[in-house]
Amino acid sequence: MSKPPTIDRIAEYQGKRVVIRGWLYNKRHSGKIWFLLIRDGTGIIQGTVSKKDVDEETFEICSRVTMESSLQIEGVVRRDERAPGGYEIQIERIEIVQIAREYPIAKKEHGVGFLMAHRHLWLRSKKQVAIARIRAEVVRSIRDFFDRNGFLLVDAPILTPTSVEGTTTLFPVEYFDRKVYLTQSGQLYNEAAAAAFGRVYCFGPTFRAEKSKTRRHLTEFWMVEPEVAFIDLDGLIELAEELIVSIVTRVLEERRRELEILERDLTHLEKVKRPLPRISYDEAVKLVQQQNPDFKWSDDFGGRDMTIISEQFDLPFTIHHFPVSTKAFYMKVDRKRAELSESFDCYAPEGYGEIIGGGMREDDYDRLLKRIEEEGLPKGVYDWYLDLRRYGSFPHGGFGLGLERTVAWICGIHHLRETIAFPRLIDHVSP
RNA sequence: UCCCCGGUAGCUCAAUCGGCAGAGCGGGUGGCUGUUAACCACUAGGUUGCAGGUUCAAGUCCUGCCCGGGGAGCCA
Repeated sequence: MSKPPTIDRIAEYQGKRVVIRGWLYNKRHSGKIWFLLIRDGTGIIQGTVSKKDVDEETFEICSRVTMESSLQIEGVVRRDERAPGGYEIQIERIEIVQIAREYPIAKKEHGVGFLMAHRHLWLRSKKQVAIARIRAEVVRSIRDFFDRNGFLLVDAPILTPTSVEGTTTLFPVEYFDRKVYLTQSGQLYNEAAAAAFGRVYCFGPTFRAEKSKTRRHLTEFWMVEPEVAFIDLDGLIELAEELIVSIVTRVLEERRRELEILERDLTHLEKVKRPLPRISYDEAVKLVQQQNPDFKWSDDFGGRDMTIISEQFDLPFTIHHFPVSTKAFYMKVDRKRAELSESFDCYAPEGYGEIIGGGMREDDYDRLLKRIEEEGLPKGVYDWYLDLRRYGSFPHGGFGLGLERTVAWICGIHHLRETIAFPRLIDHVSP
């Protein structure tokens, strides 16, 4: 398929006549010369229209055309230091597709509420385009990483009969004459797939009906979840670290321009190489207790505690061996210290918080059954899950990486809502 | 679910002690042959979130409601 000229590759067309289809990003004029800034989704380029070079109608179109009008321009690409980006198009012909009505989003600052209400238009702005491209690059690098390392993509169902972890709130869905739920994790299914294929991963949307109202939460978000047979906790953490390094390296290689548009400080990202720091829950508790004496062993880290810990690191870091009481029923109990689980979380630096949660899965039938009973979970729905421990049980584990949190950290974006095209929040489902 | 902050022009905000509702941007008109969120001049634009109350007088004070933002818990 031959590609038409696009603005990101405009340098290849220097001295040549091109046709660009797109939208008017901005315009300026100075008497007898117009500067039209045109965007086509791949970039923005300045077009010049001189009164002496074009017919009267073309020149007149410039004064009529409004911001975000759709149009087609034809002209010759020239190198010019005065143009933003170093190239411009000397326009000879303009064809209007549609004159846009007064565009709601101005070139000045806007409040978040207003922008969220106009998310469908906000997506056109420079920063939002850059974030979307980085997100796509992160997705691509994740898929490449697993595909290269012998993992099979086995996607888990979206509609599930019950909770994976029993605790978190689920979105109910009418399913013919019964009720099912939107998935909150593909993990249990991944474990079945791991027994069939060895190394697997799923990558799709997940849903949490938690009434969280913070910049770190969406009700609908994307998660990649690998699950590996015959691995141990060390191997699992190593896999998580390699994944993080691989994502960051790829974005630095392929999306440097977008990171610059976002004014991301690259020194933080360029340091992301193995070995990455790891500390045990025991050690983390000691750190926290220095500044928060009320913190008890077996507590989960709150926002303030997490800040205390993360100030110690300027790289992504791992905390491992959490108390059994803080983790889900399926986490494997440490055979040497029964109060600990073989679990770990990875945190992004710079205050971005948890991006990965995972661990080894309980592979002993009796222990798992006991945990299900202890948690008061309905035993019937886990029959098939227990089967995995009846028929060739095997040491295995996995983790989930939150896509939006990872993208927010890499982009240096404050709020998760900008890392997905159409975010779903507790009080926001439109557009 | 709880705590905090806010709602004034299309947008972002100002309005002193309760005393004539304003600016910038955006829109419109005109000017300028190299602009960079261009600039300059003129111009139009208001149920001050809603309902009630206090007062000679309410954007401002009081009560209730609605909407938005930020944070906590929980988590990726």
